[in-house]
Amino acid sequence: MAGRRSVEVARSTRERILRKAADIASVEGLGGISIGRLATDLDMSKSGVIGHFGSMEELQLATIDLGSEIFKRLVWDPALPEPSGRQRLLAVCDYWSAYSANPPYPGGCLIATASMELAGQSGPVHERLAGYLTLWHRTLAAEVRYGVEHAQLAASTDPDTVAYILQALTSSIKTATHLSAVPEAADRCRTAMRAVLAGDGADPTDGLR
Amino acid sequence: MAGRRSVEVARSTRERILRKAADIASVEGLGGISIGRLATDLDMSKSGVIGHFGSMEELQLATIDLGSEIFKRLVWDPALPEPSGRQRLLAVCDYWSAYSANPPYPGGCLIATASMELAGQSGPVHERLAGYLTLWHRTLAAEVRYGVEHAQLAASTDPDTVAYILQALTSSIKTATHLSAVPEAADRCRTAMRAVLAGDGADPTDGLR
DNA sequence: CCTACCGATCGGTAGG
DNA sequence: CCTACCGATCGGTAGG
Repeated sequence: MAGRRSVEVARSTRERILRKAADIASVEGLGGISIGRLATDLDMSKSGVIGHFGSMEELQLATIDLGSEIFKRLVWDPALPEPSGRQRLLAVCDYWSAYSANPPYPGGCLIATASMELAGQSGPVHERLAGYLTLWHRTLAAEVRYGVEHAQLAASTDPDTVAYILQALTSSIKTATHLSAVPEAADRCRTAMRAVLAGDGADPTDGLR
Repeated sequence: MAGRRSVEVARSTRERILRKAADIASVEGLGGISIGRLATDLDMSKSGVIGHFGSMEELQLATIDLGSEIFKRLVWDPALPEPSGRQRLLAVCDYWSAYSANPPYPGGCLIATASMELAGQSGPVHERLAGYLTLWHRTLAAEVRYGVEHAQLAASTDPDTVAYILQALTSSIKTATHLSAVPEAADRCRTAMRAVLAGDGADPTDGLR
């Protein structure tokens, strides 16, 4: 009825606000989000915007949550049908580099931008992001470990190092493409990722050359 | 005399302002710099701060210049005595990873932070940073090319890909250390870098595994 | 969800 | 280099 409908409307307004906040943050960082600007862009009042969250900090936390959900949906979920280990990792790399090269935000991956911005700061927003990134690193490392244990990757492979390398290669696509005049960054990333996961019995830290 | 002395004083004040601006930007990005905050931190008036630069944009440009100078002094200059090619690249990687793991700023490498922040934006500050990064990428790639031409690195090596990989590995030290609970990031970066430049005749994109 | 408002801070300038 | 000031915008609240 009326109550149900208004709850639904409120939820969709909240989502509209968060999508806009994520778009802004992808370009200028979470610090670029402002209540007044969101209100102007969305044709709302400032109190209408912040009323959904209570404070700027809560809005930033919700933006991080949305960014994490979108990342999971576009990079991890579609790779899940693949068998565990090397094959799943190869699929993750494909979806991940495609996501980074053609991001669902105007300014590139929101998580990558926020990571560099929040790395040196402290507080709840830092902690929230750190939780997601630590989880992702462990997910990747666990997948590598599975590959090693099932002889899909060389026994000398260090799961944490490979997870680190994959993360580094993807998060540099944004800066390389837009700042270092390296438009082919996404291709180079994919080449390097597949070399790391070549699985021809060589040690993964051979694959980078 | 008095004139000379005042010029010198002004220059040293300008440098104090820029050092502080660089420290702030390394933590919060160039957007975190504010004239009022610099004035408070340095016990000056706001007009005393901005008078040295004319505008916020000029202050940010000067901060980028300082960051580039510091990077060159700590990473490139000390590697120059090494012979061109693979040996010089190995030295660059040592200085670079040490600089990234133990940066001369409270918030990590200023250039890395500003790169992610400015990648999606446009304007003079973006252009200034892009110039430095493009130059650095070309410097690295040229050094790799020299190594290939002198049989220090495998003939199949792609200089641009190797330059991309080295840049990616170092710029992720900051986020991995502070957000992904990977305190050994600097070691992993160095391991991967040396693998890329192993020079044992294998293709560099073998080195990553 | 709105209007109307709060104190604080923003970049920048005038005048000295 | 300073004080004093400008209009604009910040996050947030009161009251409806």
